[in-house]
Amino acid sequence: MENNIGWLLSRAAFAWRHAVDHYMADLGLTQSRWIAMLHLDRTGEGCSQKELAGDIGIEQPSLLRTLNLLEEAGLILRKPCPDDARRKTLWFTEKGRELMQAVEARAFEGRQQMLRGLSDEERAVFYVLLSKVIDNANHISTPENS
Amino acid sequence: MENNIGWLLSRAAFAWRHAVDHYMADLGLTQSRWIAMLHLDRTGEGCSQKELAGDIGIEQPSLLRTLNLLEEAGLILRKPCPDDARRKTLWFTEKGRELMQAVEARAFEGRQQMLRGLSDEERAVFYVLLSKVIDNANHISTPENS
DNA sequence: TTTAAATGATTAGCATGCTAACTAATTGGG
DNA sequence: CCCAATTAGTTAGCATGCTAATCATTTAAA
Repeated sequence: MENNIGWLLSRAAFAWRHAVDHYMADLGLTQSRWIAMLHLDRTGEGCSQKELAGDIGIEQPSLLRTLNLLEEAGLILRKPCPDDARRKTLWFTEKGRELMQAVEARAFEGRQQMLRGLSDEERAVFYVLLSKVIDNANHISTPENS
Repeated sequence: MENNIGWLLSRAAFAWRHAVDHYMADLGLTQSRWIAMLHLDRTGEGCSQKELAGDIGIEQPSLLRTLNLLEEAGLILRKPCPDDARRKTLWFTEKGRELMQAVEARAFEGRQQMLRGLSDEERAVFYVLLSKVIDNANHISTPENS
C-alpha cells in the first residue's frame, strides 16, 4: 500500500527515536542531546553553535534549546570567541567528555537493534531510498513552475 | 554510512511532512489535520475519538488537539453518543465533507512527488524496510534481558 | 445493591523541529 | 570614516507526538 509510505516513514522515525531514547535512558540523555554531543565530538570542540547546527542538519534555534539543557546538566560549556565577539565556542566539560564513551557504545548498540534482520545490502538500499525521498522533498518547495 | 540511517530516517520523515504540508497549504490544513480527516472518512463517521486515534495509530491526547482545531475550523462536529455518555461521536460538517475531495487529490499528488524516481519495486522494498524497522523498535522495550 | 475496576475524554506538561523577529557585532561600500 | 548589510545568538510561538493524571460514566464483582 504505497499510500501509506509517508505515514509509515513518520512512524518509523518516531519508533527509532523512541527506541534509542530507551537505550540512552539511564545516561539521562534524550536523542537530541546525545546527537548534539556526538556531533560536537565529531565537528570538534571550539566550534560555533552555527557550525554545529549546520553539521547536525538542524536550525540554530533548535540546537540552542538542546545546548541550554546540556549546559545546565554540566556536560558542555560555552566560551566567548576571542576573534569575534558575536560567536561562542562550544566545549565539553570533564563530565561531558566521560559520558561520550558510553554514548558511543549505546548508539552503536541501539542502531544494531533497529537494523536487526536487515542484510548489508538492504541497509544500503534503505540508505539510498531515504536519500532519494529527502532529495525529492527538497526539490518541491522551489519549483512552482512546470 | 549505516551509522546515519537513524538520522536520515528522521530527516526523511520531517521532509515528507514538510512537503505534504506545502501541497495542502492553500487548503489551510496541516498534515495532522488532513490525516485525521482522511482517516475519519475511512473509519466512518460516527466513530469515537478513541477508535479514530487507534486507526491512525496515535494516542488519544495527540488526536484530541487536532480534533479541537478541526472543530474550531468548522470541518468536523462532536456529538454525544446515545448509548454511552462517556463517548463522543465524530462527524464531518458540510464544509468538511466538501474539503475531502481536494484533500484526497493533494495527498495523491504529494505522494507521487515524494516517491518520484522510485520504481514500483523500490517502493515495495521501501515499505518492507520501514515495516521491519518499526517492528524491531516495537520489540526493544520489552527485553531488558541478556 | 454497593463499591471497585475499567474506559473515554480531557488537561497538563515534556521533547523536538521550525520560522519570524530582535539584538549585538562585524564587514563593506560610498 | 560612517552607515547599511550581513552574521551569530537568542527569544517567542507554532506544530506534533507522548506520558501521566483527572473526571465522569459504565461495568463487574462481592
